[in-house]
Amino acid sequence: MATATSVRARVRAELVDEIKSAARRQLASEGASGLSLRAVAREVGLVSSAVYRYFPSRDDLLTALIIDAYNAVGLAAEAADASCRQSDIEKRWMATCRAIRKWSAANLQEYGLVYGTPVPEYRAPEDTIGPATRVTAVLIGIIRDGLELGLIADHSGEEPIPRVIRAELAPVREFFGGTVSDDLLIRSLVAWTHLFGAISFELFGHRVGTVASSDVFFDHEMRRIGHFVGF
Amino acid sequence: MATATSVRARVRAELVDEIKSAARRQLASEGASGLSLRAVAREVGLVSSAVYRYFPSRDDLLTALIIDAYNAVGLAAEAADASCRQSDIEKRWMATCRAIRKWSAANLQEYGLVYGTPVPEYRAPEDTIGPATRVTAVLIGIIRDGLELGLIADHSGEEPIPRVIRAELAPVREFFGGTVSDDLLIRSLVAWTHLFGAISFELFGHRVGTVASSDVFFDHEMRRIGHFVGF
DNA sequence: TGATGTCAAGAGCAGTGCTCTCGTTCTTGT
DNA sequence: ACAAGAACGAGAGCACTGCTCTTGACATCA
Repeated sequence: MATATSVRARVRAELVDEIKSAARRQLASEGASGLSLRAVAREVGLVSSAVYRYFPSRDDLLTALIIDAYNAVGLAAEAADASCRQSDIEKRWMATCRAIRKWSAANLQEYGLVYGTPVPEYRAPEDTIGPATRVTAVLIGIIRDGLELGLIADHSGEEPIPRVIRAELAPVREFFGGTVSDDLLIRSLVAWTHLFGAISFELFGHRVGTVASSDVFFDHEMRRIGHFVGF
Repeated sequence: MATATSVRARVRAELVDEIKSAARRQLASEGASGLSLRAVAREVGLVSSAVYRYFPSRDDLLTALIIDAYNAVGLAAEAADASCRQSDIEKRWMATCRAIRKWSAANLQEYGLVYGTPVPEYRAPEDTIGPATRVTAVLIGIIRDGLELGLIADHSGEEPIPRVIRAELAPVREFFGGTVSDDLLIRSLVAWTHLFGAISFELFGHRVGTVASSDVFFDHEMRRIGHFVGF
């Protein structure tokens, strides 16, 4: 019977969620390397071998957390972007930046899991690439809207772009769809890179002694980058 | 006797180096989390407990590797900078960027150790902050020289900087020594942040599907950032 | 009802960081 | 020159890890 099956399935899904929650808590307090499957099992009230019924290995559990993290930060970005008037490009950019930084600071270890040091030999499964592109899709959407609305000055750049670089930008141009100048593609790439570079530098402690990690400074920095892009 | 002392001291120093080399090899192939003190001991031909005569804990061994990594990347940056004519500011910037990227790509795990996800509860010892500032000192030196030689346009920015942000920039201004506009401080910070943001994005695999990781594109990107700063 | 599959539990294996103890060797102060 | 003591390598052992395999209880389906 379908209901009987779904009962089992629901119980199972709940237990999977419970395991992931416990793992997330451990991740936050101990870091990725300190995440112990046995400790997770203890917290859930299971014996270690039972957890293997739900996650075939520790890596798979981590992969599940990675996917969740990508989705969480993507969702935060999408929500922030959607809360602004579509035509207010700069506000959308700023709101998205703030949302991503806020999520990252609140979920430091999860952020490190996806944007930090990769584990050697670990190949990102197919399931991760979808959620991974959500946040970039938001940023591209903002720039594309700004372009369509004529709110971004797409001066084709004072200096010509070498052919080789033009070719390498092809996949990025693909994302944008329409006709975009090479320099705007590069400026977009710079903005995207800088957003996460600044967050990583701040959260990973590489700015201690230089500039305090404050909302107002982050705002100013990102606004500056936004102007660089053309907002 | 002094020579007798130096004999065992030298043996000890050699063994310390040997342990660090083996650890570095393991780090490169297994990653930070997979670095096993016992495996290192085996490779050196020691029993695990003997290694504790040289490094009081696994964390201390990792800290030693971190310090070495900071010094290595700092040295690479200094050498690249010094190989250029002092007045050729842009060339110095580009050479430094390339050297840092080259070292990072060749020592991916060591790069991740210092610029990647930090371990929770791990406090960076005093010994690390000195080597950590070497590379930033190079970048600041380039900008300061450019400023003194009048090669960097330090237009004080179209928009005024809020007082709060001015205050937060005080430590950065300290580094520069002379009188620098707020906006140049921020542009410098952006350049520094972006250099490592771009390297991290590339090496950590966040640019797959967007732009190929090639020397020529990196060059273009960094030159673009250099122009943004004012080179 | 009986067969099938799912599940939790337990034992066990190989590996880890780290501590302690044990002889041995080298260094140093007298 | 000799004894005190520090430094050293080895080994055993503890508590922990990821993971596998087997066992027995329960639920689902034919």
